[in-house]
Amino acid sequence: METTTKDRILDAAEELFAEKGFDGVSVREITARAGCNVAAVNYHFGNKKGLYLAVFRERMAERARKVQEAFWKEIENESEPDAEKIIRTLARSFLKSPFSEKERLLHHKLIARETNRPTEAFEIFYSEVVNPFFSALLKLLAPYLPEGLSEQEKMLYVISIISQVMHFNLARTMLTHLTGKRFDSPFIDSLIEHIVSFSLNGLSGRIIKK
Amino acid sequence: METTTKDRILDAAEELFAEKGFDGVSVREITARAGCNVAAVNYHFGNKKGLYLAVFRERMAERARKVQEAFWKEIENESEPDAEKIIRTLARSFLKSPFSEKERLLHHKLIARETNRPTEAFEIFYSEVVNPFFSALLKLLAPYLPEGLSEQEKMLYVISIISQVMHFNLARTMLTHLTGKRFDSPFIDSLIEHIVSFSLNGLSGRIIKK
DNA sequence: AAATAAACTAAACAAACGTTTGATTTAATC
DNA sequence: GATTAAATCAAACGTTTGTTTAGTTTATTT
Repeated sequence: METTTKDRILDAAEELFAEKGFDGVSVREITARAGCNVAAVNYHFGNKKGLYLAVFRERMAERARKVQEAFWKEIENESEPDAEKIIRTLARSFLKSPFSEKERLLHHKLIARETNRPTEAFEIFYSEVVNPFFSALLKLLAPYLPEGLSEQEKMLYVISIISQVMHFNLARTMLTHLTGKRFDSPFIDSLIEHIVSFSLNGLSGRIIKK
Repeated sequence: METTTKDRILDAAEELFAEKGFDGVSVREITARAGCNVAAVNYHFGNKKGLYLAVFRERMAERARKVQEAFWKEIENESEPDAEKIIRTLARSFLKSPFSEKERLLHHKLIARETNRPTEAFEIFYSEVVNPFFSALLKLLAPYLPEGLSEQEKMLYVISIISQVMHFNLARTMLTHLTGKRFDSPFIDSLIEHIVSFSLNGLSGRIIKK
C-alpha cells in the first residue's frame, strides 16, 4: 500500500462531505471508498465530527494556503500591479487554481457549506485562512477603491468580487441551464474575463448619490 | 386547531430543510415541530422526499412568484426605469422582500442548497421560477448593457448581480466576522446601496481589452 | 342516523446509523 | 528474536432512521 489509511480516509471524506454534506454521508460510505475498516475512523479521528474537522485542519487550510501562495507569487511578478491585474489574478487563482478541476470544486463546495451554515470548522477556516487573506487583499486593492470609504465599506467591494467567483463556481447546473453551454475550460476563461470586466468597472466607479 | 396538519408540516419542513438540509433533518423532528404524528408525513406526502418536493411546489414557487410580482409592480410604476432603478429594485426585492426576515433567509437558503447540489426540486424551481424571470429581466436590462454582447454574455451580467445578492444574504456569519457589524436593517440598506453602486458601474463600463 | 371516506394515531418494523469491543496483524524497539 | 506499541479488523452494541400496519377518531355523504 502506498498511502496510509489515514490519508485515504481524508481523501474519501473531503470528497463525500463536499458532495453530500456532513449528514448526507455515512462513515461506512467513507471507509468503503477508502478501502478500510469502519472502525478506522474512530481510531484515527475519534469520531465522525473529528474527521470532518480534520478535513478542514489538514486539507482545506493547506490547500487554501497554496491558492493564496499562487496569487501572491503572480502579483509580486508585476512591478506595479494595477486593479485589472489584481482582479484577474484573483479570479484566476480561484477559478483556475493549481489543482484539478475536481479538487477545486470540492474545495469551494466545502467553503460554501460552512459559509451558509457555519459549524466548528468555520472558526478554523476563518481565522487561519479567510481573515489574513482578506486583510492583505484589502490593502492591495485599497488604492483603486473609491475614496472616502470606511474600512468596512471597502471590504464589501472585495466581497462582491469573491461572491461572483464563488457563485460562478458553484452554480454550474444553473449556468448550464441558462446559457446552454458546457462548463469547460474555454467557458471558464470567458467567465474570468467577465468577472474582471464587471468588477473592474464596478469598483472604479463613482459613488451613487441616493 | 386553526391551520391544517398538512400546512403545519410544510411550515416545519421548510424551516428545518433550509436550516439543516434534507439529510440533516429527521421526519420525527419535523412532525414534532408540527405537533402531529410521525406517520402524517407519509399519509400526506407519501414519503420524506415527497415532502421536500412539496415544499418547493407549494411554498418556494409561490413565494418566488410574490417576490417577482413585487419587483415588476415597482418597476412598472416608473415611466422609464433606468439601470440604477432596476438594480436597486432587484436588490431590494431580494434583500427586503415582502416577507419576514426569517422567511426570506429560509427561502434563499433552500435556493442555495439546490443551486450547489441540485435534486429533483431544482427542475421544478428552475422551469417555474428562474427561467421565466431571467428572460424577462434580461430583456429589461438589455438596453443598459455593453453593446455587441451575445445573449449568453448578457446573462452573465445579471448573474453577477444575483450572485452578490445571494452571497450577502447567506454569508452573514462571514460578514459579521469581517466587518464587525450586526446584520440589522440599516446594515442591509448599506449592502443594497453597495450592490447598486458596484453593479451599476460594473455593467455600464466598456469591455476590457485582453 | 347509517354508511362511507378522510384524517389521524400508537405501535411496531427492518434497515442503517455511529460507535465500542476484543482479538489479530503489522511495525517498531530493545 | 522476544517485547511492546501501533494499526487494522470482524463482530456486535444500542439508537435512530424512514416507513408500514392496523386501529381509532373525525368529517362528509346518502
